Amino acid sequence: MAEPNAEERDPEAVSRFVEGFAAQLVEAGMQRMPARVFAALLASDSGAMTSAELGEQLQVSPAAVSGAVRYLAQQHMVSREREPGSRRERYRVHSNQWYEALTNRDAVLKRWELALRAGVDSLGPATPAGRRLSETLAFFEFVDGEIAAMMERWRAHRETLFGDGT
Amino acid sequence: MAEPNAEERDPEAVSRFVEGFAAQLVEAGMQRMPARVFAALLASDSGAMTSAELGEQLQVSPAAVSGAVRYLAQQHMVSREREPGSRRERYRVHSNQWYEALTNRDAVLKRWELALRAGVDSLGPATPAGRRLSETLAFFEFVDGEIAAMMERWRAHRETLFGDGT
DNA sequence: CGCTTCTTTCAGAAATTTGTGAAGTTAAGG
DNA sequence: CCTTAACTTCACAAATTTCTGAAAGAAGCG
Repeated sequence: MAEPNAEERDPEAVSRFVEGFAAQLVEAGMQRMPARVFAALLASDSGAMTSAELGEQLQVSPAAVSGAVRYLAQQHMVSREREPGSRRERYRVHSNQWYEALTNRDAVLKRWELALRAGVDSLGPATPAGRRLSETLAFFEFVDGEIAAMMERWRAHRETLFGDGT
Repeated sequence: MAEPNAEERDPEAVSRFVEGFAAQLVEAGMQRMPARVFAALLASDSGAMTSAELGEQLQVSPAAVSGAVRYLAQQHMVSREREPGSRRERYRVHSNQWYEALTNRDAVLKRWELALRAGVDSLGPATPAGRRLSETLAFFEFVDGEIAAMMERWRAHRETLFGDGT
């Protein structure tokens, strides 16, 4: 490991992390470009980058950045800021926001639950298959409830780790 | 909704559920064919199907089934059984096993943590980016711990819902 | 042992996804 | 208003992924 220095960022080290972490996100099902953009933002010091900066860091066209950012914003994983002076836009990860968003896979769970309910209904609650689906559904409903509580505990735990992070 | 009857399964209703649920899984990042196979197994009465049955239900070649099943087995989402008599193989979802497996996205978390640690290390723990990555890392470590506890609570909760399901 | 039945592997065709360049749109600043 | 700097959209080319058919590989059964 190189000696990390707060003064100078080694672009290569940054890039290694960005591409490596993005690759993991991709393997978990995220699209490549959003993953790379997100990783780049995570690895930036300010937590925010312009479209141009992202394009240069990742060696991609403005169009690609635009598409990726649109996706990330929809998922609430980044927010857009207009800097007052210019029509230049900055994309930002809020330290917390982002894993809150990751938890917003709630939405995914909700859709799964919907599909399962339809299945139970049409296959019949009393059939073996219906019972299996019911149990699966019950599991997701349970998880839904637990996640909220877990995030609450995380916030508390976070305090003890990092002090009051506004 | 048709009147579900324990005696006769409506193939169309089954198919509707299978394709619908699979679509949701796909949208969440799962590959199409594994998702369809998995959904088909979930919707089967016995919880197990042969390659031929899966092929017919899903209208795909044996090769496609083979590939999907290999993937699902690696993810511990199905298990393979050889029925003693024949060289025919059956693929099964254990009612519990499957969401336990879904929780095995632990493995995913672990890899994320690894990548994040590398990032903290090479960018420097004292840099702003390093601190952001550290916090993210701490979050995942926290979640890791919570998940085990949550599954414990689920098992207990499950008892209260379904009684003792061996 | 060889036949038969099932599964797996593999090369390639088809479909889908992904990223680009170029034109289009919006809004700041003169 | 007009110019200009940015972002976005769109059609298309390239790369990747996905599924198939065919051939090869196991394993029961006669």
